[in-house]
Amino acid sequence: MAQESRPTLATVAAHAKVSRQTVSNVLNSPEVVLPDTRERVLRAIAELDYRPNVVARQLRTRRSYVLGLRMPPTTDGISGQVLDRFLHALTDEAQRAGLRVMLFTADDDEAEIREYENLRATTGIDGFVLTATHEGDPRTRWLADHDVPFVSFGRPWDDAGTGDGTSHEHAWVDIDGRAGTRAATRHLLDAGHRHIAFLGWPEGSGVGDDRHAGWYEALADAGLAGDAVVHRTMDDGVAQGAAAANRALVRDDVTALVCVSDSIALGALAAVRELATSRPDRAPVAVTGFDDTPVAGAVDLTSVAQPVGDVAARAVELLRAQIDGRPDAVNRQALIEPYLVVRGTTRAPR
Amino acid sequence: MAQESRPTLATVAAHAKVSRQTVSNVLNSPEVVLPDTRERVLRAIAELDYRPNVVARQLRTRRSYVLGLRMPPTTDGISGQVLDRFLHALTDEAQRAGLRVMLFTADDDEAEIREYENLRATTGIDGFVLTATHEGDPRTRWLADHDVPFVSFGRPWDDAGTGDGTSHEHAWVDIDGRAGTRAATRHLLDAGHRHIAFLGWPEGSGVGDDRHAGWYEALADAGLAGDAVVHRTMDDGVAQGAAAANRALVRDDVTALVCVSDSIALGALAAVRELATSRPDRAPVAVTGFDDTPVAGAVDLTSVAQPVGDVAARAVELLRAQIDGRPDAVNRQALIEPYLVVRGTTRAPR
DNA sequence: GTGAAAGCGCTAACAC
DNA sequence: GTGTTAGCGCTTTCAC
Repeated sequence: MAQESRPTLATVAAHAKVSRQTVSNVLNSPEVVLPDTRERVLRAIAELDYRPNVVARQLRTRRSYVLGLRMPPTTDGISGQVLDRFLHALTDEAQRAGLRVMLFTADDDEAEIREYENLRATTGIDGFVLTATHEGDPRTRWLADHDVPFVSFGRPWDDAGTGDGTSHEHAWVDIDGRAGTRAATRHLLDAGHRHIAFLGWPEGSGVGDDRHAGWYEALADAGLAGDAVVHRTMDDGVAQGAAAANRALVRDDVTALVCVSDSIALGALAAVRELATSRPDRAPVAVTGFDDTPVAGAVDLTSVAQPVGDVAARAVELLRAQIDGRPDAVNRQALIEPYLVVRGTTRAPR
Repeated sequence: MAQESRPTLATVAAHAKVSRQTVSNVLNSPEVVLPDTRERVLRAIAELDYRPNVVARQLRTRRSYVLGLRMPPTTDGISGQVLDRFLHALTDEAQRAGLRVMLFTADDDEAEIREYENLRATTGIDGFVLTATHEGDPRTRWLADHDVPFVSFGRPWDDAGTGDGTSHEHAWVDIDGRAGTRAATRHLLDAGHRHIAFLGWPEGSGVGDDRHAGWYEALADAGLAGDAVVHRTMDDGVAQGAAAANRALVRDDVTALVCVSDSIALGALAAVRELATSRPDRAPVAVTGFDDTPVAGAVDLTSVAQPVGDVAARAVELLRAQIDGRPDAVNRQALIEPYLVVRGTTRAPR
């Protein structure tokens, strides 16, 4: 009812006794119109509760201020939660910056690219936010080749120099996973642990290797590299975490486990708990996770938290700069430091 | 680069040697144009890789086929996860039905309403999807009053008859929580449990009371109403779940706990585990949760799963019907039956 | 500084 | 059945 017939520029112009153009100017280049007229126009706008029709504007300017985001595939795992939190934050930050987020789905990278093409040809989407970049990701190349503004949550994982040599730079924001596990490991070292195992994913995943590196670095810095510590890899999942923990805990001197994810850590925790009942004599084993998912809080697990809010803010910034055509906005990136949330699983037992 | 200058209707028309209108007809009312011409036009469309500009169409038709959804506030709890899964499913279903989902944020219901107004006046959003309806929800009233198509995930919780008497109907889809806890309780009864406590939220939340009712019903059906069973209420959360479980387990005959949420169940599980070590003589206690969040799978917790995919499909259907102006689409609702996922916490111990 | 004219790409209405 | 005309609401260009 209320929207039966909204006022247009013409309505406002008539009301303020100026031309449509002047009203448009008041809105888009206020400095160009005399304070007096401007005042009058603004009053008319307020009185009529006029709001510009963004669709019409979009048709004219070819700018929508809408971002496209492929709904991250439902991992249904525990860690998939991080992307959901990111989406929350992104929506927030985008809105603050005058942008909107539009969702779409696609089954794989190729379908996603087809959808980019479709959305660009069809709607006026101004740019895209990618999540979960991985090695050999074809999406960034396509977007770069087609001059589409975009930013990825996740750095490019391809080895520079190897491959087809056509590597390209692009705007990205990522969490410094290495710094995260480094912090976790240092925390354990500070607490007196000397034999700290790492439970990780199989080698080859950029994210996993990055987190692994942080653990190794911290140990190396402490002069504990290599000799005394073990590390196992497997797929993500609670059961796998338990299995890996059991393998690591075969050695009696291992007193701490740095895990590549909260899922793994959850499994490790179960293994540790079992060990505590079966072998009460053994020293208590500390555990850290990664992602600080709600479960971590629930089971009192120390974990590395990803400040997705910061990631989202930077992502929006980088994207907005590209949309506005600000130069040198394309090749900018931000690596954001995660922080450790210390909980019960790494506190000394009473 | 590729999008430098996309073909328009006119391009296609020239190419196929017909008028723009005919091309438009081929796209929107194919049956009205001669097969021959249609063929020619379609060929031209394919050759030029023409795709209609939805913005222009939208300006003309006043239809965007875009749905607005307020990003559910980050509950950061374990159960908040359900809404995220719903969002995934909704995006999927919407896309399948030719609709898109656009996100926005708002701090509270009033802000959300302001955003409705803004989005309606400004962009061409066709309808909204609400989540987490609650008692005294002002949003549905506003939308209904303004003839805006919408559907809510969550039924209206206001008591019919009480209040201001201006109750209104609207399209909604919801999970039958009562059926869920009923199924969980029956499952436990079938397994031989006779004293089954319910761990719930404080009275007064529609969702919580609904789930409570299912548990009670199942017990009543079994002739076990009232006398032998306890039930406690508190806020949602793992710690609260543990506390409530401890209170319930004071009675030695209680052998099963039906929980209003996975968070509560997680706490209950911890309490049960503790009890098992401190009092090995006591009968093992079964536990069920609600929502079937990833944690449930991780800790092998039997839980009631919400088929959010079905919810999303029905929601899109109801919304699409309203947008298309199909009559009697406004007052339609769907109550969807959840299902029980049986896991270790309700299987007889070896 | 302000106004008039043109046009973004499309579809609704009406000729033919 | 097909083509022509008009216009959705806005901004860009160019007179004045």
